[in-house]
Amino acid sequence: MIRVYNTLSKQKENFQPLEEGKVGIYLCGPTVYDKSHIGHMVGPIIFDTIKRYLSFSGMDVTWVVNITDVDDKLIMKSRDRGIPMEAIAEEMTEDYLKNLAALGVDQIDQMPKATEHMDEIIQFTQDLIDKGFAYAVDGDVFFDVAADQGYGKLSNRSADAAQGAGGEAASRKKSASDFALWKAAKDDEPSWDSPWGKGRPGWHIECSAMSRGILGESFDIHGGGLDLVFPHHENELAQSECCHGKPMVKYWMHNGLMRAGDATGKVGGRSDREAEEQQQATVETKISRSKGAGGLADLIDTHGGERIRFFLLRTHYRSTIIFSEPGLEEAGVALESFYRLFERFERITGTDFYTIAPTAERTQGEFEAGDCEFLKQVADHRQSYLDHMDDDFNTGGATSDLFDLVRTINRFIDEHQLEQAESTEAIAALTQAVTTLRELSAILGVFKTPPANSAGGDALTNQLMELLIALRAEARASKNFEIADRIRDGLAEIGVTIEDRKDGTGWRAG
RNA sequence: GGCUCCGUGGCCAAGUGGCUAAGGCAGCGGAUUGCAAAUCCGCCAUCACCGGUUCGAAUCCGGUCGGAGCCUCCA
Repeated sequence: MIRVYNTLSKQKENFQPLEEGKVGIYLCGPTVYDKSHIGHMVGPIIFDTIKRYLSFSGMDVTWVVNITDVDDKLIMKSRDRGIPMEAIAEEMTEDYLKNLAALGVDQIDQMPKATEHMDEIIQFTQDLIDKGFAYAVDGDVFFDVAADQGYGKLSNRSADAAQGAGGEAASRKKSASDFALWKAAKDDEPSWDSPWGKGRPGWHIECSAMSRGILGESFDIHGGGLDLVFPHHENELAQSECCHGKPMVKYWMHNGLMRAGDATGKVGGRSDREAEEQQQATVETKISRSKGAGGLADLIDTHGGERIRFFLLRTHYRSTIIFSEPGLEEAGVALESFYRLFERFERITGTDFYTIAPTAERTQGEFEAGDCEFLKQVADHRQSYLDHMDDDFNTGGATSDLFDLVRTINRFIDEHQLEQAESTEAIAALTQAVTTLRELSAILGVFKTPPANSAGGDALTNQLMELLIALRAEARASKNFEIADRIRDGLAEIGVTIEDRKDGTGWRAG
């Protein structure tokens, strides 16, 4: 049974979709007024993984991520740069999609844009007015928080504690906590015709309208960053439930936010607190666009999407992730042991790991271990992995099972000396174990394709290396270790590592 | 001030009542190697602090200290 932490009930609940076997997920996506930063990728990566796991568990999942392409900040940006709002939205959406692709997020089914659903947004607003939950004033439309009995239940605050934005609209609101469903257009602002005059949607209404349009009045999972609980999701929930008179979402899921560590990555040390106090005060900062964080494209360039994805998935999605370059580097080192095993497997069996088809469903990947102690261990690791994932998508625990699996497989190869000896039976078991690793890692969305600079280079490099390795082998054969070591040390200086394995000599760059 | 959350080995990070507290990185010792690299084996924590509940707590309750988020745009 899959268990999910629900922000609404503040506890883990058994996951039971509204309709057996079908799951609807809505994740709040970006407002496309600027380039995305790494913090924006946490939600998409975890929900991409969640969808994979639910699909793997036999469910038919529809995952929606919205794009907010009309908003005050977008309008300001448009003025600053002197180009139309749509142009900015288009540019930033493209940037967002590119980043998602680089990080292996490819499970999204629909990405609706607010500007393409204006009719539904206006209709939704009208419905709320008709039902007495909203009122129009001078071209603005506000949600009447006082009319909603349940207001505040998601973020656990009373309506009057939830003081909304003051600003210039405050004078027209009945109550300070009322929020805008529709904003009257000023001057040359982008606008759409509505029953209340020209204007644009408020921040929350698009999600209520688009989720209803695609997933229905009630759906299973609504996700987003923890910072969206209030006011965004609280208001969405209020709009939808007042409009429909039934629960909007069964499980509200919120991912933790990311913070930036300092340059050394040493963050939050517990000893020598006094000595470090001074610098600690400035070490951790929230990552946000308004504070100028950025450079996601650079991060992807230098580290690669897989490393970033793996780094994020090693922490539970509800925890705060402290981002640091050294942390990413470490994730890269950890990934190496997987890549080496894949190469080792290919040398033994001739099968390219990346061509193995991942198992589509969890029951298909089960196997009979018989009296094979090795396969029993593999089955145990697989079960542990599934248990971790069942428990609120504990990807951090699940990755540790992957490492266990790698060690178990390497040990098996060593014990049976599979690199030298032929053993059909052992190789069959090995293949089964590696296929399991393929199955489980595919759920996390990693190891889909070989890493960028894996073994091998261009034709010329390969030929030169072959020659050098042959020369070194001759030197070693005649016990001329001075020459052999000069070759190896010289290569090390230019970043090439030589490995003398039992089955031959290999090399790798970097 | 109100509402949430967190504090596990040098660093990162699972575990939320009960076998010897996962896993990764770093380090140390060993096997292997001509020497290395890779791989394998072994070593390295009583869970911020204090008190309480319990046969039994890192895990529950209270307090103290420290840190974070939201309450204003934010994934």
